[in-house]
Amino acid sequence: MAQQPYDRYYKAAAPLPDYTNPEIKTLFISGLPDDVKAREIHNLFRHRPGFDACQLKYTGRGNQVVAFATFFSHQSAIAALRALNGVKFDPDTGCALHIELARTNSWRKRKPGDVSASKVDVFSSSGPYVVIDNRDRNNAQGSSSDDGGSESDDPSETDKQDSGDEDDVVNAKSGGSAGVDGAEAAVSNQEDKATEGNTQACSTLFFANLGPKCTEDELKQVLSQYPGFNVLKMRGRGGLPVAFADFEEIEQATKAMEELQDTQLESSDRGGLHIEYARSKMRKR
DNA sequence: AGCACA
Repeated sequence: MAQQPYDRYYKAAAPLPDYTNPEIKTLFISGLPDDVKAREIHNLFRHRPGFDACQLKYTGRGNQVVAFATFFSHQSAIAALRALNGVKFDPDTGCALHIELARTNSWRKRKPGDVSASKVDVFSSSGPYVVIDNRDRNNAQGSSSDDGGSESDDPSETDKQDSGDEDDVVNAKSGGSAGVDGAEAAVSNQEDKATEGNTQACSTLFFANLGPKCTEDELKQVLSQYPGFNVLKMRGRGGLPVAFADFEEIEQATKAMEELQDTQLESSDRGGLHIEYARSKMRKR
């Protein structure tokens, strides 16, 4: 009851989040509806370049839910932040995602044989995401919670939250290494056939549906995450900007197009990016 | 749907 006023003071007094700390590869996500599923968070980030793993956390404060998403680099974390921050997550309530750099990175896999970690708040190697439920600890009155009294320090229990797998899990690697490079295997055989519209594959991409206040810097920042990215050029075209991005290789352009298609730039006041192969390759200078 | 630079 009396927590709200404290929260407000806290926020006013807290230092601004440090967006420049290159150590941080983890994003903190709030503004989520309380019925959000870990699978939704995973699907939100799984196409982001450099994405590693995520976790959903029931804070135990009412029905508050937050999430963490960890990337392989600070740069890719920033790119995802910029692309997804402010995106309306639930059209019904209109609540928008609020994303910032986390204060500390999420832990990776538990070291074998190390039992020193007291609770479950570590990534287990069993799946793409993890759920941390603090609700019963703080005696949350909220959503039922079929606890059954298992305070489990057993990581194999972590899939109990949503075993409904309409999620297309492509790579079922067990106890393996990172799960990023395997997933693209099925997508990478389109050297010469067009994948978008009826345009022909080209190592230059055409970007449309940009907001009026989209800047060259913003796009550059996103594109520089992609291997082979060369040059960006923006054109005014009577109001709405469009852009051309040149890559070394067609496959690299294709990869960037597929991963960035429909994503929201922070500057955008409309739908997500629309990307096609350009009709002709950017002339070399 | 909107594709420039030479």
